Amino acid sequence: MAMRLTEQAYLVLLALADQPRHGYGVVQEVRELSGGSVRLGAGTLYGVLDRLVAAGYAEASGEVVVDGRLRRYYRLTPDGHDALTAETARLRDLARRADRLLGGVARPAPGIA
Amino acid sequence: MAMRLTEQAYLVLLALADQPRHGYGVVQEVRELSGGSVRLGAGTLYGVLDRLVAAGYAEASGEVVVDGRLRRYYRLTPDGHDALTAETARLRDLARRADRLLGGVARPAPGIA
DNA sequence: CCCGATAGGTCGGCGCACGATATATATCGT
DNA sequence: ACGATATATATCGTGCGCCGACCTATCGGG
Repeated sequence: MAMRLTEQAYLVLLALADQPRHGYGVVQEVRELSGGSVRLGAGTLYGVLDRLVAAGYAEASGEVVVDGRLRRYYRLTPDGHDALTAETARLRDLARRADRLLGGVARPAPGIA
Repeated sequence: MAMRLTEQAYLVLLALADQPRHGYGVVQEVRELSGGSVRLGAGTLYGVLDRLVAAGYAEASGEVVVDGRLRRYYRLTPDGHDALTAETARLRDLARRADRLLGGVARPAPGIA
């Protein structure tokens, strides 16, 4: 498996991290998580979701009817959680490197190389 | 302008952050910056580079012949530096949120909300 | 009664990523 | 001497993901 995680896919995984959510809920959570900058369209959402399910990172978690409207829930699989953790670590490292490159005035670095 | 930065485009910008580099040098720096996980192919590189130049984020910086081989250098523009800074901040925030979601067992958080 | 929000989903276009390919020189191993 | 690998540029075709447009349906408010 080991699919390549795009940022959208990553955000969807992240939205499912704390609790199962239905499609529309994922869209809202991603919007919040990204500080409002990433607004998932329907096409993006279901495409990403299908790929995540195919990769074994997410799975359907049941359907509930609330106020006459169907809610189809998705949850993270253990593999999905692993992928999310790994990708988060990668992101954290990258952000740290970038901060060092931008903030640091390129000091000679005698000890670390 | 304000083009949408893909991860590849972001990494190229980041590779140009500390000093101008030629195409092949960018490929190598991106590989290092990403911990070896992102290997830019030729097609990706020049596509990204063209888009960055078109967006005003990078520009050609001169050509040098070393060992009979031409090196075409690119450098960051002020706009490119701004975009890089902004995108880095966005990434840092995202990584922080993700860490909180994954590591934190959802503590009530009395002070911060 | 219509509109916006909530909730599900499909479809087609567009743009980006990426490998394949081409060209050319220098180096290193055999 | 030769082929492989690394350096260095660039183009092209394809595949796939992103995203808006669109469709159906329910509920609440104006």
